[in-house]
Amino acid sequence: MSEKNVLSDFKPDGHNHEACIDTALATASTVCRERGLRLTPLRQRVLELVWQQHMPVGAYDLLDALRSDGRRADPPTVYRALEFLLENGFVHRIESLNAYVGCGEPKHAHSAQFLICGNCNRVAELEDPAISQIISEKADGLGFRISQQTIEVTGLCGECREHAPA
Amino acid sequence: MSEKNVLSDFKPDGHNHEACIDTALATASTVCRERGLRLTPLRQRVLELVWQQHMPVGAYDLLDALRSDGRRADPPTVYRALEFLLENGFVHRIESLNAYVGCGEPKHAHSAQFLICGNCNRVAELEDPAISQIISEKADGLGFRISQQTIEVTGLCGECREHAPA
DNA sequence: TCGCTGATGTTATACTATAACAACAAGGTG
DNA sequence: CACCTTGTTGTTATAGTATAACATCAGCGA
Repeated sequence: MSEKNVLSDFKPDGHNHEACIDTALATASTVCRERGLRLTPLRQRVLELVWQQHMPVGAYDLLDALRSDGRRADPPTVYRALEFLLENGFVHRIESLNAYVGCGEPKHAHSAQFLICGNCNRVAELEDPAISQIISEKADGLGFRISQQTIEVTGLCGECREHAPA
Repeated sequence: MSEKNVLSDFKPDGHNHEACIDTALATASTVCRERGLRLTPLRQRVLELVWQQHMPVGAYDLLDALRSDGRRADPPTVYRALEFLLENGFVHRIESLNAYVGCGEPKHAHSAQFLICGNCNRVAELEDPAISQIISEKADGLGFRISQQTIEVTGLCGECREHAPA
């Protein structure tokens, strides 16, 4: 039961990361086709860059990467691509880091929770109804109508906890 | 029971806001005396400015306000004051807004949750153990050791929901 | 072909935050 | 009192994040 609500766990160093990227791009392609969205080469490339690691990446890092591609790029280029990817659920924004991370489950809208390791910077994405629901209940009790939940938890992932104890 | 975990509810327009400010400043003064912290005039003034409304305020708004006082001020002035106030629990930072809000209960460290009205911008601060605990449990289950929780919920407060329905 | 729409290019600027060093104030110690 | 230490504030400069505004271009349907 413990894994059921984990959309994306902390990935070990040795995992097949090419597969992660491929899956993310394939899913995005499928979803865009289904919804009539245009996954342009730029948007696809930015999504691929976001998925280069399982950790949040800053907009200006993406910008540098686009320039490394040889492409002329300025801030609006990457921010507009991110806007598209955010709106359609392909990436999430980590507010506490001003950074962006690939979404582990872009096929449906969801309220996610993030565990962010302060040591290795990797991120796990949860979609735990119990968390969302209790927050919704408390908000309801105060007459508050929720439109968005931002839940970001920082700390140490299991691996880093072992290597950097106490 | 519904009010028990609310450190600071949405304040109606007509409330005695002078009392809010006075209480916040008096509490800060007491806490600083107890802990051997120096609540300098600058820090006290920044805290007072943060408490001018029950909504998050940006660092540069505080900077402008300090300048309106006739004080010479530059960004580090306000950021250092905020750093002191944050470290010692007198204000909270709202990550999703890059803004700061007075803490409703600075006498003890706590993990707070914020409800942020997107219409009137007012903020309610909760300290709900049920929310903290369920997140802690889920994190524990993944081997994650929490150091900080950022929980910011945006939506419409009860009052705005009535006036701007649907 | 024309005109519409959405995407991208391009320039400029706004907003948020910190680094680094100087000056100063207060308290302790010789 | 002189001196030093520590913490706070002053000051200049710069880093980092994001958007406004307008130009251009590509694709598609009338």
